[in-house]
Amino acid sequence: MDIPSKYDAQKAENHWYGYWMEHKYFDSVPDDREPYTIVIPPPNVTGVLHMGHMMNATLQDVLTRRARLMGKNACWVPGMDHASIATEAKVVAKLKSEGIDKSDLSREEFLKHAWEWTDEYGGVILDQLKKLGCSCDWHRTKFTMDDAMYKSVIKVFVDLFNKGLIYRGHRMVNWDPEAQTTLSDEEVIYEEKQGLLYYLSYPIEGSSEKVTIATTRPETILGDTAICVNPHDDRFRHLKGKKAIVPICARVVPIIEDGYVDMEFGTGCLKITPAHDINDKALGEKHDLETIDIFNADATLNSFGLHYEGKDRFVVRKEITKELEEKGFLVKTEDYVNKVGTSERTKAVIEPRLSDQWFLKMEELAQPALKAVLETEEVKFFPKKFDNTYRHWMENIRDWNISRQLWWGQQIPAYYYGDGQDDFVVAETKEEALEKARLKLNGHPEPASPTGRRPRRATETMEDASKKANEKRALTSRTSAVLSTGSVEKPLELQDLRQDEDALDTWFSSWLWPISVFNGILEPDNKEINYYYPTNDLVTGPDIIFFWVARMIVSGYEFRNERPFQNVYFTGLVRDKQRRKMSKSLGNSPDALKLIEEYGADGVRVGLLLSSAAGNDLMFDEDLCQQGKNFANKIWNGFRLVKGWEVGDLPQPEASKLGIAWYTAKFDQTLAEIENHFSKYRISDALMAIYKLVWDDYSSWLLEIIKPDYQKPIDKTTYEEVIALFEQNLKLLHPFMPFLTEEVWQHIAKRSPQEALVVSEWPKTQNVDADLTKEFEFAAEVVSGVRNIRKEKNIPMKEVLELSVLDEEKTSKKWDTVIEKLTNLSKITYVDASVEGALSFRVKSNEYFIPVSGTIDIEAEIQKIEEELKYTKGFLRSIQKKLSNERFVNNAPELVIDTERKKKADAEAKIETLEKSLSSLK
RNA sequence: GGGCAAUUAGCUCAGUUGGUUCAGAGCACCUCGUUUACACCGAGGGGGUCGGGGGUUCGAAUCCCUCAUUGCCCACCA
Repeated sequence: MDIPSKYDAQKAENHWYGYWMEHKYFDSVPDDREPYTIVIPPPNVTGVLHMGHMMNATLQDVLTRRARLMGKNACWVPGMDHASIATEAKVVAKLKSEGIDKSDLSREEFLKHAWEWTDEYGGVILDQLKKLGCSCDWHRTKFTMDDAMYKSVIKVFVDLFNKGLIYRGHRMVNWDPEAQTTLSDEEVIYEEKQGLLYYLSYPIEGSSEKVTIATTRPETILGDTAICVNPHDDRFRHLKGKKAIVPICARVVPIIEDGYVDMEFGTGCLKITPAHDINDKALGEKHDLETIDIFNADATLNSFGLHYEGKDRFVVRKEITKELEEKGFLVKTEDYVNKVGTSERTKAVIEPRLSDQWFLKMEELAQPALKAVLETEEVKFFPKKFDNTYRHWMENIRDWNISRQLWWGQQIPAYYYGDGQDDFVVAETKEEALEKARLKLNGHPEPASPTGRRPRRATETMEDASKKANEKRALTSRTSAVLSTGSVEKPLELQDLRQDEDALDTWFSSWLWPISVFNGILEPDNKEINYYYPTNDLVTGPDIIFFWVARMIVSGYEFRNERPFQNVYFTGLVRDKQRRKMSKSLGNSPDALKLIEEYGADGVRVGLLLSSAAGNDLMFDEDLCQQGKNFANKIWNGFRLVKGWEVGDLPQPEASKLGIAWYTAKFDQTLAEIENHFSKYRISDALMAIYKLVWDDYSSWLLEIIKPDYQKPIDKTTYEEVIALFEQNLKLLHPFMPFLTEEVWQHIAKRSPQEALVVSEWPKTQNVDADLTKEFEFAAEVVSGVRNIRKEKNIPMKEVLELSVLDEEKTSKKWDTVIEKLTNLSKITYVDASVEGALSFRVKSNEYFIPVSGTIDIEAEIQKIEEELKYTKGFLRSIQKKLSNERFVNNAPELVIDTERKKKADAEAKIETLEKSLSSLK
């Protein structure tokens, strides 16, 4: 035989991927077939393939390939995300290593570097997905910064602005001082950190008295604008209306009262720093306090930091503590664990900071999306438990801060023509902006003048306005103030417009992904979007359920008036054996490509899928890939055996005929199970069902049944039938193990490109011949019985045995030929009484005897039977007890009672058999 | 602090409406085997008080209460 005994994965993988690509099997264009669409969760352009991607991609490929086999027009759209903050951080770091500082570059220069970086390093991950076998339509590869994608984002921004859903607000946001940008709440990770609680004493104005407050951040006292106590706190009642003096900066601040203060915590006395704490800000607004921002953008202190100006906040924390101590303001410190917000990307400690940002009102937008998941189930989550998480977030949704102080991303299409708070317009192009600006200034689109208004600090009024707008969802009127001002100096021209410097949050482009990849924003009625949208399945991690999934559902209803996808399959996180999350910093993530090299892409795919029940974390273990590789080899050898047979002009043996019939039934039965698993997205279970079918039923049972004698030919009928069944197996296996199955498929017969496995036909479910599978199960038990006797008595397989049967069960004799072949029997004899001097075993109430040469250990036989008898009697007693319980008989359904009666009868028959053999032995 | 989920064999997990097939699967483990596809294999085997306790029921891994442990999400009292 010239077929090697081991499957060479690498060779097959390179060859067949090329072949598939060459024949464009993965390409999709709209046609008459039913579409099946998946859009990939676009990996970061900065990313490298890790185990999470591998699992996610494998699942998508399984679904896509299966859909393709089912005759659907399968379209898996790949792509990448520009990941503004992560990419910008990498580009900045790279430039820095080359001695270039971002601040020395113009926006255009920086973006040029970013694009160069993208062209050089981007897309690596997509090439790696090809190694895994992913059947994406690569011609459709999209990037969120592509021209059309970019324009889609801008168009959507303008649209939402015109609907009054986007507003500009001066708000407290999460500030990443390292990246010098805003983060959304979702991008902030709270970590427990060991810190100190500082007790500081503040003198009371015009008194020798002092008041002690507790803080974790002593450096922020320079921004204090009040001291707050609980109005019910008797300890501080006498301080009402007095003022305190902030140490070091000697600012005189009011002592206010508010129920917000927890009397139990610390000293019951709270310092208020409205610029640097979200709660303090709220109190500041309520009590009309001054807001003093003491930080620069990089979290060094500004001029309010006095002699600490220019120093980093953490340096200042140390130094100011020392100064406070020296000057007698520090009462004591205590160890204190508090949760500190850090940036998901840069790990920098987040600073709450007031700044001008753009926001998207979410409450109303969220309504259809909420309904779609929880009421109408137009969008279904697998597993369903994520419905709750979704509900909670959606019902408490906050406005989305969509601006980022970054350059890498879609630049916010707001154009300022003056210094006033309202002196801007939002438009898709600068030209349009000019028109709008002129209109806004003059009431007509003719040239007019920019205003000479002074800059105005953002205040609460802006927010109040937006709150009202939020309620009414009315377009905020911003024009009234502008028209009346300014003297005509020169007409407003293009160069007078300044575009907002900020870029949009990355997720503000990815939330359009299922629409924008088909250009459904720019051309809402194009052929592609009409055909492919809504997509079918989304496979992603639960960690981005808010970032991405929820927002896509929102945008789907807002911009298409339709769900973006029907089903969302949430994968688990890939963890290592110690249950640690796989991460680069821990170094516990294996090199994906090395794994593929070692175990083969199919092996890795199987390994990943085998224990990845939806929503459960996957404890990744290389042993699983080994199991996958072993399975590949098993299939390979199953093929090798059959292929090695010589076909002769012979009649079909009865055993082969039966074996084929049984396996056909078993296949149909398993196929039904597999379909059921797929319908519930239980991909792992589907694979396991096929695994057992192929390994146990096909290889261990069927092939052994039909295997011709050594070096003898096989009859043509059996050969052709078993090949046909094997081909059916390959079809079921293909989505999971595409390379191996295609390789074997093409080895079996010469195939034209149209006949490739990748585009063959998924088997259809049939009615299952349940009698056949039941009969076989009985026969298989007899086979096991004989094998057990051989094992116990050390009788080699080579030695031919005889089997006698006391057939109480009246079994079908047709299986005898199968039993004989699998256990090397000369013949099966039917007898009326126990056979003496034979070893015996029982299946149900049948008793089987094997005469053996030499003496039989009668005592051992008796003991064996007595043990079986004891067990069966115990079993019978429990059933009798149940059946004699009147309440059981009266209350239980008829079916259950019948079953118990049947069990009773079976047990009684078995006991009779056992007792008979016992007496004959004695 | 609030919410959700989980706890079943050494490991990873199934177990749908309480009742046939309810105590299962895969891996690992043990024994035997150079049988002519595969040792990346074959045949056979052991292994669980279903987290603890209580309750409902004729009957509970399954429903209820309670405790314990673990994980996740949300909130962020200085």
